Amino acid sequence: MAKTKTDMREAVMTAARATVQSHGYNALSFRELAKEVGIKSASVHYHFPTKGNLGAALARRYTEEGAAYLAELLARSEDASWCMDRYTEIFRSALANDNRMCLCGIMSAELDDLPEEVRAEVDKFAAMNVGWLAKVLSRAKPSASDQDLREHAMAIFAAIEGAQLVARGCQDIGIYDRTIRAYRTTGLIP
Amino acid sequence: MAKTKTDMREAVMTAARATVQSHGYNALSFRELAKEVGIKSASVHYHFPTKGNLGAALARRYTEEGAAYLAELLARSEDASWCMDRYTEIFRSALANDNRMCLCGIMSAELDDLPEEVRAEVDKFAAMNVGWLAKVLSRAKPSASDQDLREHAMAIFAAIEGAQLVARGCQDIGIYDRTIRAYRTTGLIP
DNA sequence: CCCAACCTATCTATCGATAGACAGACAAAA
DNA sequence: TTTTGTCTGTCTATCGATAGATAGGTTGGG
Repeated sequence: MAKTKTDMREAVMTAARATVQSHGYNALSFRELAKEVGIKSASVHYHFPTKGNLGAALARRYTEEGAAYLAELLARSEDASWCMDRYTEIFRSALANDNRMCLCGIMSAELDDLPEEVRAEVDKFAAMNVGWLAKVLSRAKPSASDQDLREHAMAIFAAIEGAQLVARGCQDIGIYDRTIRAYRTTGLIP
Repeated sequence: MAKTKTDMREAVMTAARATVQSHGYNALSFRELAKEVGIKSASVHYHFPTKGNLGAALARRYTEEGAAYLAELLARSEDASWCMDRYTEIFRSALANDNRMCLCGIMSAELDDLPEEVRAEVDKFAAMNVGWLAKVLSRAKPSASDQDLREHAMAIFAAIEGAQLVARGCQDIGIYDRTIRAYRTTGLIP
């Protein structure tokens, strides 16, 4: 069973995603990527004409997969607290997995080096997360205005990204755990 | 009035700091840096033998200056809320100034590409901030344990770094403002 | 036979780093 | 005072590595 074009695209994207989450968009190299999946760099260009194209595809896929998983959570339980536990666990597992970061979080830090097409996808990821969080929050406080819900949701998203960033910087996942706990204690996270 | 060795070191560090806060450590180039301060890249190596040496010097200086400013705040007012206002304003002004980030925040995202000497300085910056925040918090809740204070302090630090990261990613300083406001509403920030 | 998928080979640009030269400052020796 | 020697800061030139990207050739399954 030979590799189809789609298979190869998938393999490249998987390897690329791991690299970006560990080392950032700038560290993404066509040569290294090619070596990892067993082809040559020119062939990677065959699948993804430019680096910006690859980066945008990565971010888009990342957002899509995240959205699918989150939708599943939302369908499975009415409990806001349970949903938030699963949510914080997503970011935790990235750290636990070789000190990786949220793909869009690490890309945000490299914003000025990103092609416009990648930047747009980073924005979409944030918007998707805020939208989901606002939905979860609306269950916990049904009386709040949409405006308030969105602001609260944005605050939670930013706080979690920050906890991940700082914990990663200190190479100490315990920092993430304690910080999330403090978020719950103060009531930022329901 | 000719430039002294110290003057040149200062000029290089100033330019380098601006570059890192805007584009990250990886984007720091001896050639670009040299061009900005009007010398050649070899001369930059005269002042800073290696890139790691320069990066570590930058982060150390950044922490020192920050610590000095924060100490001044602590001496000027007993009011925790006022101190926190000034604190969040520091990170806000970085964003307002050409969408820059906290030097150590952006370096945290590039952690795997940092020489060990730079990594150590990034850790120190976080520790310094948490220490100061814990001191401010101890004024607002004198009965809390040191352990609780430090965890709360870490949560605030991470949340603010995250707000900056996300606002930068969306290129919208309003996101930072609204997020900080939400932090206060929930009581995360006193 | 064709064309999708991959290849070889190469281009230009940039990176951090080093070697070695040179001009000016300055201090000690004559 | 003049000369001599050393130190400082910068320069030019270059190294090997690596980056993204491209042109054009090879190959194998439908």
